[in-house]
This record gives sequence, C-alpha cells and structure tokens, in this order.
Amino acid sequence: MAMGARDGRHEQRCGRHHPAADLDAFYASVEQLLDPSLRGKPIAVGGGVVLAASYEAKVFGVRGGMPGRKARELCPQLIFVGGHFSEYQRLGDAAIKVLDDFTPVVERISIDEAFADVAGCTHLFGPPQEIARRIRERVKAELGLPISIGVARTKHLAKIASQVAKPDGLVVVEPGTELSFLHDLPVTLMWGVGPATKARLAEIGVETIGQLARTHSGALERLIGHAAGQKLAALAWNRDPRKLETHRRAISAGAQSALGRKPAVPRVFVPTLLHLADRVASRLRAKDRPGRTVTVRVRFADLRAVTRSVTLEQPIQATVMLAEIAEELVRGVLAAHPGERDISLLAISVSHLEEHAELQLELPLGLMDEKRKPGSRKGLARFGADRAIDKIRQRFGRQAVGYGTVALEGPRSVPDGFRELAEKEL
DNA sequence: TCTGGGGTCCTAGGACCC
DNA sequence: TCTGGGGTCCTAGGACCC
Repeated sequence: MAMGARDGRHEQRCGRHHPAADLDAFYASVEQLLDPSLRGKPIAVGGGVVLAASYEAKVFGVRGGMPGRKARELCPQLIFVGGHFSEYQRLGDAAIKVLDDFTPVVERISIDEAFADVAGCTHLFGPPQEIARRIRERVKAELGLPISIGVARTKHLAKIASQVAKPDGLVVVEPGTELSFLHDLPVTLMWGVGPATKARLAEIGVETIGQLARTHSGALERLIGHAAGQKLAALAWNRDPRKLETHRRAISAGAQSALGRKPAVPRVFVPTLLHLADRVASRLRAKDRPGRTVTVRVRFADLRAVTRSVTLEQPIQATVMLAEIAEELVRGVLAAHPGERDISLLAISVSHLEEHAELQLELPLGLMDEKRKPGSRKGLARFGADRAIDKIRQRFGRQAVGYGTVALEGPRSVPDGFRELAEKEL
C-alpha cells in the first residue's frame, strides 16, 4: 500500500478507535432469517458452486467457492438454497445504515463488512465498546442478523479482532494490550497473508505474528518482497498508518465467465466476449467512466492463465468496440499458445478509468483501424445502439434487450444477481 | 474429481524521455 | 560518441481479499 510505505516512518497514535463490523456467514444467515425451518441446519447458498455456507455447514468443512459436489460429499445432509440476492443487498445496506447512525466516518469494504471511526462520537454514545455493543444489539433486534465486531486503535487490529470475535461476538482490544493480543495469533489472520505467503513464512519457521515481528526485516523482504515485507513487519508491531477512506472510487471494472472446458475457437470465444463486453461497457456508460486499458484473461484447460492488455490513446465505453479489442487480444493469446486446444475461462477488464467523462460529444473511439475513428458512420451507429439499449434496459430491465442471445450457461456459472452483488460502485 | 466472480496492489523488465 | 542516472508509462504475471 503506497500510503503505508510513504508515511510509515512514524506511528499513528491519535487515539482513534476503529470498530470493524462483519456480518456472520452473511448470505446463509439471511436465508435462515427468511426461512426459519433452515435455522440450526447446515445450508449452502448456490448450486454448482457454494457461494456461502452457514456455520452449521462450515463445521463439516464446507466453504465458499467450493464445488457443490465436494460440499455434498463433506456434508450429505447439506441443504442447498437458491439465494435471495436483492434481500442480501437490502439487509447489507441496512446494517451499514446502523453504523451511519453513530458516525459519518464509515468505510464499507464489501456488502457485509465495514470499518467505522467513532472517535468523534464517544461524547454522544459512550466509549467504543459501548457503541459496538449497541450496534450489535440493533442489528440483531432490527434486522435479525448476527454481526461480529472488533474494536481497536488501528484498522488492521480491529479487523483481526472481528475475525476472532466470530461468530456473533465482540472483541475489544484495549490500548496497551495490543501486542500481547496480536503476537500469539497465527500469521494467517493478517491482511495480506494468503497461502503463498504462509508457505514462505513457514520455510523460516514463522507461524505466529509474534515470530513475524521478531524476524529480521532484511530477511523478511528477501523472502516476500519489499512492499509486503515492510507492510507485514509494520502490522506485526501494530503500526498501521491507514486512515478510513469513506469514498473510494473503483479503478477498474471487469467481468469473467468460467466455461467448464470449451474448444478455443471463434464460435466459442466471440459470443462470450461480446456478452462480457456488454456487461462491462454498460456499467462504464452508466457512470460515464470510460477506460483506456483493456485486459483479457484466458485460462486454459489446465487452469494456467494468461493475460494480454492494450492501452489506448482514448478511453472507450462502447460495447462492440470493447468486444472487438478483446477479441483481437484473445486471438493474440491463442496464437502464442498454439498447443492449447481448450479454454476454461474468459475475462475482460477495463482500467485507467476516467474520473469524469469528457463532454458527451467525445464519442467512443478506438485506435485499431480507420473504421473506428470518431464521427465515422459506423462509430456513430454503434454509439446510438448502445444508448438505445441502455435506455430500454433502464425501463424494462437488463434482460429486455441485448447483443445476440448468448447466455453464460457454463456448468459452474453463477446467477446474475450474485454477480451484481460483487460489483463495486464505479 | 481441477474453484466462481469482482476487485486491489505489487513486481520486474523494457521503452522512452530528460 | 559513450556512460550513467532518474522518472514515468506500459505489459505480464502473481498474490490476495471479499
């Protein structure tokens, strides 16, 4: 994190308090709320793939992202439920609203997770732990959902405390007790330590945060890189300079589709890319945030993935133009890997997003050939087609009209409602 | 038996400019 | 002409998070 690296020379000890709040097994909890007969039972949201598992299911080892079949093997009595996506959005928003009632300084991390800074409102509501208690009480009483909260002086520690508090708990790390709390915990609880870093740290015998804290910084950086080494060393001593960021804009937008296993031929990838481009470009247009860099990702049958990207001189947000650029990139990937006959996933992402779109007169344009220059008959026609489709969808919904008839019907494909939940606000 | 989908950040090499 | 240094942008790949 750039800011941490720049400002890391001094500690941030300003007496701030950061509750981190995290709704427990969120989607599954909502399903158990909506259908009381599911309470106390192992359930999984999803089908082909588990999108979320209840605590009763987690006991059996069922996890999000797991193939449905594997989950059923682990837990034969597992109940699969379809998923009430609009309810997740509504209840997630409502929980955040409870935080908003205490302080305006709220940083939402995802649909079910947020940080709050309550330093400015303790005179109204009491000490942080009291505020956290009331938040939990209200979410339980008004929404019927369990929520875990960690309270600490830094974001990182509050986040860890909220993990320790699960399920349905509250953990307060009193000032002065931070290091003794932190140093006995496993490194895997830290932000930024995933499977790869865990394995590397294990090579030098580091398994707890305390052991990490006592590791020579040079050795650490050689092991996991400069930025990660600096960051983890700082966090291990509870030096976390990050402030809450209440308004973060997205820096990229993308869409992907797992295909199972399909031949790498135009008949397969052209319509899929058009559908993905449509998803991405319509989001960009809705917020008028065209982007200059287009990246595609192709995953082969053996799960090895390759990316190709191009940065244009002018930002784009037109569906067909994005699709055509993506197509050229994918053809480049396939040409470079002639031995690969099957693909298992395609993705499109657009980055270098404009902060604010230029004047509407700035028509979408690409650089790959003449026909895409602005003002050309074809460019204008496409621009008009996008606008028309956007308008129809505004009135009648996204299914009402579209390019071609491609449904992303891969065996592991996920409902549109779930995709939309994961989309970050542009 | 091969993990879905939407994101962010970091690294390292090369191009290019001053 | 040769050598060296710094900064920025681009590309490809990796790791991680929810």
